Amino acid sequence: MLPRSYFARDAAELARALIGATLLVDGVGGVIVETEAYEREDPASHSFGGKTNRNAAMFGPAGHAYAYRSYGIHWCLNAVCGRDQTGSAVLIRALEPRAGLMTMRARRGLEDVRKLCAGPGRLCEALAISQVHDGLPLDEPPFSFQDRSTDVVVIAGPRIGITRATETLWRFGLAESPFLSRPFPRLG
DNA sequence: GGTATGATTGACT
DNA sequence: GTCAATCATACCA
Repeated sequence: MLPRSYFARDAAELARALIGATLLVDGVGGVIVETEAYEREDPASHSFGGKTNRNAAMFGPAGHAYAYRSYGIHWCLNAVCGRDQTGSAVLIRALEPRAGLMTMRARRGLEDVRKLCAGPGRLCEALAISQVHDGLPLDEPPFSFQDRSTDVVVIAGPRIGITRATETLWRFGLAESPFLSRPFPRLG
């Protein structure tokens, strides 16, 4: 189980480190295969404009959750990071489903394992993440993070769905994973 | 008070 | 490839 102090580092560094780690919520989840980094001095970040009611958790201590509603429909889960509560977080974008497959299938109304957690909104539906998780510590139930046990090949690319700072390569993924929300652009 | 926008997804041409 | 769903937030008057 990763302690909350593990999250007290730069967003891009944590986003890369979390690839291959295991995330469970109430025992349901899998291996993190895709993340994105967001920081205060980042025009694409929710924290860019300063602290508001919605992003308050981003400005709280590292190692806590920041959950927000996207497009009025979906939920997205972030791990708050950074060393001095400056508004950094890592968006968890995709999981390789490992635990609670039937529960996730039921919640998603879907059979295809590849699409069960392939996207921030999809994995939140599969893990039943919502408003109630906003601000909760990540090293206590219902959350559980476990470090990866083997080396992995991590690839980077531009973040998805943003209109600003699109040149920053702060999306990270597990190479060759079939569980990514979208493929990474080929290098070169 | 009104209106435009979005760290998305699923359905459809 | 395009587009609507749906609503909290942000921004302007």
